Amino acid sequence: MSPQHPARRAATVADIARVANVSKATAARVLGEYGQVSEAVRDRVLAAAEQLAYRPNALAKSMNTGRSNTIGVVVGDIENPFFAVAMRGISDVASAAGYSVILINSDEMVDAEEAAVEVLLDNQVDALIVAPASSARVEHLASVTRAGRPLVLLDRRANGESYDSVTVDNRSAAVAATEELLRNGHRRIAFITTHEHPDPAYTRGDTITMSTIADRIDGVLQALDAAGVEAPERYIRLDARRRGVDTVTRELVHDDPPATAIIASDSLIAMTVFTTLRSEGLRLPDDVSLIAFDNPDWTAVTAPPLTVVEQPIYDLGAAAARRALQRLSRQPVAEAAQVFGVRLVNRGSVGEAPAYVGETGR
Amino acid sequence: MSPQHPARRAATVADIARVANVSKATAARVLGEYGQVSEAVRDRVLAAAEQLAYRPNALAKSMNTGRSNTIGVVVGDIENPFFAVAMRGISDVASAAGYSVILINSDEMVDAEEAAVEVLLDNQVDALIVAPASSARVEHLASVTRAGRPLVLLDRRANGESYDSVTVDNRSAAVAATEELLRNGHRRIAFITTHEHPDPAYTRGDTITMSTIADRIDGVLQALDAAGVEAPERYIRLDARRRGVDTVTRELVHDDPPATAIIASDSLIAMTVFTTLRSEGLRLPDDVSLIAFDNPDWTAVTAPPLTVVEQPIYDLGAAAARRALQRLSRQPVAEAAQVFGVRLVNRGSVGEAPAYVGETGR
DNA sequence: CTGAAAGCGCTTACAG
DNA sequence: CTGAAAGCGCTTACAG
Repeated sequence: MSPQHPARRAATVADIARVANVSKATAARVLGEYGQVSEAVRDRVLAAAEQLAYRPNALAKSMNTGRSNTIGVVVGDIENPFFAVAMRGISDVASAAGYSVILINSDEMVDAEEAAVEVLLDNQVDALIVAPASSARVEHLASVTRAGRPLVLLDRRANGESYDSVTVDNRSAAVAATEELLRNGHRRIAFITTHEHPDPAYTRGDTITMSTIADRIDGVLQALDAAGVEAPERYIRLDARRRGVDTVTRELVHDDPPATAIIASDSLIAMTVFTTLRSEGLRLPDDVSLIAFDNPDWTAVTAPPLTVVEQPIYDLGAAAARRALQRLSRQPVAEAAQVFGVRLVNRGSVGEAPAYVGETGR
Repeated sequence: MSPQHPARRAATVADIARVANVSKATAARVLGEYGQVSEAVRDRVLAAAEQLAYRPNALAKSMNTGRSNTIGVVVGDIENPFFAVAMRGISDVASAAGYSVILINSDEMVDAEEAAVEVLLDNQVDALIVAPASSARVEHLASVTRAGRPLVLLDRRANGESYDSVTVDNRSAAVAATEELLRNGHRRIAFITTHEHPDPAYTRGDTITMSTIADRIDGVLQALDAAGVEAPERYIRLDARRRGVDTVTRELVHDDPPATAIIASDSLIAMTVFTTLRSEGLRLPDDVSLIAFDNPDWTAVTAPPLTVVEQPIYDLGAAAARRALQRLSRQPVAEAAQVFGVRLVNRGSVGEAPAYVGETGR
C-alpha cells in the first residue's frame, strides 16, 4: 500500500516503534517531545514517523494527560454579530495558545445551556466560557467548577456563586446614553428590549433575569430619576419580540404624551425602530431621537447615521479566553470580575426634543 | 466528602461498578446503554451512578468506538456574517444529530487552513467541513479522505479531486445581476472584490484562486460579452483591500468613461462603495447603480435600499452538515456537488444609466 | 538513554 | 444475563 493511497488504519506509536526498532516508550518520547532520547534514536524514529505519515491521536494523549487543549463555548446564537465577534476574540486567543474551541448555541434557553455545559464537560474541555441566558438559573454552572475546570462568564453575570466574568459596564452605558438624551431636552425616553419577560411593561422591583438588560434598565432609570423625571419606567418595554418591535415602537411614539427618544437594546431592534419611524413618516432626529446599543458598521451609513453605544466585543471575547487560560496555568489572576468600559459614539440620530403640542400634534 | 463539594476525581465506570457490586463490564453496559442487563442490576447501577454523580468520559468512549461525535469546521472568519450564519446552519444540524462542532478560522490563508485541518484530524473529528481559501492549493484536503473521514466543501470548490461540496450558483447570480444592470441601460459595469490577487486589474485567462470569485467574474463577463460590450474586463477590480475599496470606487466612477454601475462582491464592500459614492456627491441610483452580493438586514434600510443577490447561507451550512452526516452513516448520497440557486432582490439601488457627456461631465 | 509494565476510562469479544 | 480479559493509543513512573 503506497503512502498516496488511503491507509486502512492510521499509524500509531506502536507502528513507529516497530519500524524504528525501539520500544513504544522511546518512540512515544520523541513523537510526544518529552523525556530524553539520543540523537541517533530520535532520527530513526522520526524517519519511521515520516515514512508512515504518523499523526498523533490527540484523544489518546488527553486520556493520559487529563488535558484536552480544548475550550468549550456556549453563546446565545453565533448568528448574532455580537457573539460572532466575541467568538473571534475567543478563537484568536485560544488558537494562539494551542487550544481548539467547541461551540454550542443555547438560543438563550437555560435548558439548552444546561445540556450544552454537560456535553462540553463530558467532552473533557479544559475550560468553559459561557454567556448565561439567565442570571437566576445558574445551578448547572456549578458543575463546571465542581469538575475542577475554570469557568468564565461572558458578557453576563450570574447571581449567587462568584464566577470569573468579563462584562461591559452596561449601567454606565445606559446612564451615558440617557444623559445624552436629557441634555437634548428629552424627558420621555423609551427603552426597548426583546429580552423575554412575563409582562412587557416594567414595574420597579421586577426581576430581569439577564444581567445586561437589568443593568441597562437600572442605568436608564437612575439617570431619569436624577433628572427628576416622574415615573420614567412608563416608557420601558420588555419582551418586544412578542408583539413585534414595530408595534411597540408605533405605540411608544403615538402614546399621549409620546416618547420623544428611544434607546434600543441592540442593533437589530434599532434597525426595526429605524424603519418603523420612517414608515410612520417620523423624521430622525427631528421628531424622534434614537440611540442603539452596539456599533455594527451599517449604523454609520444610514441617513442619519446612528448614535450608538459601542462595546469592545472582540476584546470581551479575547479577555474571557485569556482569563480561562490563566486559570488553567494557575497564574495568579488579579480580579474575578473584569468590567470593560463602553463609549458613546455621537453621530446623527439624536436631536433636540420636539415640543409637546398635545394629543393632536406631538 | 458530600456530593455538593468539589470531587477530587470524577467517578468512573469502575467506581460505579464497585458501589453497585457488579463488574465493570456490567456497569458499563447500563451506563453506556448497550448490551443486555437485568432490571435489578440496572437499577443498582443507576442508583450508584446517581449517588456518585457519574458522567461519562466522551474521550474514553471515542477511543474505543473510533467515533468522536465531533465535526470540524474551517471557515475564513467567523466574524464575517456569511460564515456566522453558515455556522449556525452547521451547528443546528450537528447538534440535532448529537454532534459537537469544533471551529477554526483560517483567515483565508492556506497555510492556516492546512494547520487547522491537521489539528482537527488529530482531534479525531468524524468529519470535516471546510471553506477552502484557495481552489488551487488543496493537497492538504486529501489527508482528510486519506484518513477515511468525510470532507464537505462549503461555499467553494476545489480543483482536481472531486470532493463533496455545497455551493451557490455564483455564475448565474452574476449573470442575473449584470443583466439587471444591462436592462437598465448600463454598459460600463464594474465588479469589485477584495480577493487577493497579484494584479488588481483583470486579464482574460487570469487564474482566480477562489472559486466563488472566479465564477462571479465569469458570469459578469459572460453577460457583458453576450450584450456586445467591448473589453468589459476593463472595469473589474481585484484585491481592492490593498489600495482601499474607497479609492478603487473613486477611480472607477471618475474614469473616462466612468463606470455607471458597480457590483460589489460582498456586503462589506458594498457598504464602502455606498459611503464613498455619497461622499463624492454621487446620487444612488441616479448617478451610479449598485448591486451587492449577500443580503444582510441593513441593506434594506439604507436610502435607497440596496438591490442585492441573496444567498441561502443558512441552508448552505445546514446542507453541508447534513451531507457530512449522511456520509458518516454511509447512506447513499445522490450527488457530490450540491448547488443552491440565488435570488436577485430588487430594491432601490439600480436605476437607468446616466448618459455619458464626455470628460467634463459624466 | 532505553525498555517493560501499568494505567487513563471506556468498549468489545469471549466464556460461562 | 454477567464477568474476566484484552485493547483503543497514548503517557507515566520505575528499573536498569
